[in-house]
Amino acid sequence: MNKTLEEQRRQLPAYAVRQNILNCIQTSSTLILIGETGSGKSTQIPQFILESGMLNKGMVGITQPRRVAAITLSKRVSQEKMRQLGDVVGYAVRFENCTSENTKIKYMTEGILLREALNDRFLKKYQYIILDEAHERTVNTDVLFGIVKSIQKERSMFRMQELKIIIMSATMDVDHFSKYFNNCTVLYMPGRMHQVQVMHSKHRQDDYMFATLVTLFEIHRTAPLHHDVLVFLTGKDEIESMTSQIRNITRSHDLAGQPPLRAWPLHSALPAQRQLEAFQRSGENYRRVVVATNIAETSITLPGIKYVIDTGVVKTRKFDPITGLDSLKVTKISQAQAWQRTGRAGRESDGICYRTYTANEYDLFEKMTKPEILRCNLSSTILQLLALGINIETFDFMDKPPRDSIEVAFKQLKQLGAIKSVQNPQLTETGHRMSKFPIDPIYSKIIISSPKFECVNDILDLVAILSTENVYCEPNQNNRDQATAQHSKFQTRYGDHLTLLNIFTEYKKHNKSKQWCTEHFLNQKSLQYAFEVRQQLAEICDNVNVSSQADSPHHNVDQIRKCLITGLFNNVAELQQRDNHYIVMANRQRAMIHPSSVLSGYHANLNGFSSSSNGNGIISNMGNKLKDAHNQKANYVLFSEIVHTTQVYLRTATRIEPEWIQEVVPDCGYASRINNNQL
DNA sequence: GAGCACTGC
Repeated sequence: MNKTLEEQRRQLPAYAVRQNILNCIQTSSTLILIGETGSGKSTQIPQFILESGMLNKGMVGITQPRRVAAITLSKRVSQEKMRQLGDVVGYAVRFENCTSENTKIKYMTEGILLREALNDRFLKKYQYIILDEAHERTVNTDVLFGIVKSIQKERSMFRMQELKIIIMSATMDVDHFSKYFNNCTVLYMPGRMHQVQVMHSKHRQDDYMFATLVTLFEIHRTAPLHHDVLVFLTGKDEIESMTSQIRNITRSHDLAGQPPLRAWPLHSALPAQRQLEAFQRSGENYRRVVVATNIAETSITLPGIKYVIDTGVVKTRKFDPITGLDSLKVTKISQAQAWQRTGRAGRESDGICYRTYTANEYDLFEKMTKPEILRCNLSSTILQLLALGINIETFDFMDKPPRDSIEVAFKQLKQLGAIKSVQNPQLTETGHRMSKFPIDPIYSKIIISSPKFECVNDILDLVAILSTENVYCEPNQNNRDQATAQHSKFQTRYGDHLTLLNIFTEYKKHNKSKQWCTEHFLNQKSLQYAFEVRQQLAEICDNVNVSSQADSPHHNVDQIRKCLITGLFNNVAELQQRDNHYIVMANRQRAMIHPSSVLSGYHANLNGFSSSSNGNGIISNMGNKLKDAHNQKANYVLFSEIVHTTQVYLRTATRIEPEWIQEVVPDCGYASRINNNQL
C-alpha cells in the first residue's frame, strides 16, 4: 500500500526534475514554477524541500485559493509521508486549524496567511512560502504577491532568516510575473498527463445552446457508452433549460440502439446532496452529461469525463467604481480559461474538447482572465492593507487597481469612520477594531455600532447569515408551492434582513436539526456555516470590547434596523410614486427591488406568525393597525447589494423609516433631502 | 419575475 504511494510519487512529472528544482530553490530567493494539472507540483515540491534538509528553521507554508484544495492536498501529502494529518503535514482554513508543533508543511487558504500577517509582521514562522494556483489571480493572491515580496526584502534588510518564495502556476503571463519578481528564475515542468484533442466549430454559431445540443447528440450517437460529457454554460437558468431540453429530446426521438442519456445540473445554488449526484455515477447503462457553470472549471473535479463542450462564455461580476454598481454579465472567457476547460476532458485518460466557437474567435479572446483586483470593490482589501501598516500609494501591486477604485474605497472607509481622512488614510480606533473582523467593513462597522442600539446578539446573527449564500433550497418543479409555503412562515413585512434573522433564530431553536431544514426547504450546509461564522464573530467581539451586556431582552426591530443604517447608509433608496421604481439616495441610481425579495410585491402571501414581535420568538408581521399602511410598497428601503443583471436590482432589502436617517447618520449628505420631502 | 465563483487565525 505505502509502496504503491511511493511508486506513484516517483511517476509524477515533478519527480523527474526534482534535483533541478532543488538546485534552483537553493540558488534563488524567488522561483516561478510552471506546471500543468497532474504534474504533482502542489504535493511534491513541499516534500522535496523537507526531504532535502533545506528546511532548518520554520515551516513551508503553501497557499490555495480554495478551502477544499488546502484540505485534500494536506491529506494526500500526510498519507505519502505516512504520518497522521496535523503532525508533520497539516492545514489551516477558516474555523479549522489542523496543525501542531511538529508541523513542517502547512497547507492553507490565502486568507489565512493574510490574517497571519496581521499578527506577525514578518511571517517569521515560515522559511518558505509557496503561492499555488497563482494564475488564478484572486484578490488575495495579488495582495500576497506584494506582501511576501516586501517581507522578503525587509527580512534581508534586518538580517533575519531569508524568506524563500515560490510562485506556482499553470499557464501564465511569464514575462509579467518574472519582471515583477525582479526577473527571477522560471522553471517549466513537463506537461499534462493525458492528451486532449481540441475541435473548433467551423462556422460562427449564433446560438451556443443549440450548437451544444447538436454537438452533444453527435457525441452520443458515436461515442462508446461510458464516455461521459461535461458542458459549460453560464448560469442556473441556462442549465435548467439545457437539462430539460436534453430530457425532452431523448424522450421524444427514437434513439433506438443507443444507451439512455442522463443529464445532471451542477451549480453552486444546488444543495450539497444534489451536487454529489452530478459527481457520482449511479448506474452502468447510460451516458452521463453534466451541465455546469464554471464551478466545474476549478472547484469541482468530475471523474470519468471524456468529452468537454465549451461554449466560450461565463458570467462575471464587475464593479464599477463610478456608479458603485456591481454588474453580473455574460462575457467571453479568456484563452487561459478555455484551456482550463479543455483540461477537464483529460483528467483520467485522453479526451476531446469541442468548442462551439471558431479558431478565429478563440484568437480574439483575451489571453489571460483579468485579475480580480482590477474589477472589484476594494474597501475590504484596503482596510486590511492599512491594518498591516501598508501605504497604498506606494504598495507594489503586480497590477495596480484603477485610481477610481482606490479613491472610492478610501471615501467609503472615511464615511464608515475607519480612517482619519481620505488625504491621510490612517486607521482610527474604530478602523483598527473593524479590521479584526473577517468581513466587509460595512458589516464590521454595524457590529461595532450594535452595543449602542442594544442589539449585539441579533446583529451577530444577522451578519453571520448574510455572509452565506443560498439559504433557501432550490425546490423541484413539483414541490415549488410547498417550498414557498414553508419559506413564507419566516417572512415579515419589515423585509429580508429580519426574515433571514427569523430563519437563523428558528434554526438554532430547533437544535440545528437537519430534518427541520429539509422540511422547511432550507440549506443546512449554509445555516451551519452561518452558525460557525456567528461563533467566530462573537469571539472577535470579546477581543475588541463589543459587549452584549446592554442588549434588549427582546428583538427590537426598530433598533436592529437603525443599527443596520450605521453601515449601509449609502444603500438607502426612495420609492418614486410616479413609476414604482426606487432611486438610491446617495447617487440617484434608478433600481427595482429584486423579485426574490419579500418587499418585491411578488410575495403577497405573507403569513407570518399570528402575534406581533413576541419576545425572543419569531419576528412576525406588524399589528393590524399598521398592517394596511405596510401592505403598500415601502417608501424607503435599505439594501445589502445592488446588482445590474437584466435590470438594476436591489437585493436583500428592508423597510426603514425616513426620519431614522437624520437620527443615525445626520452627516450622510442626503438626510436633509429626505426631511424636506416628507409629509 | 429571478444570482458566476471563491475567501476570512
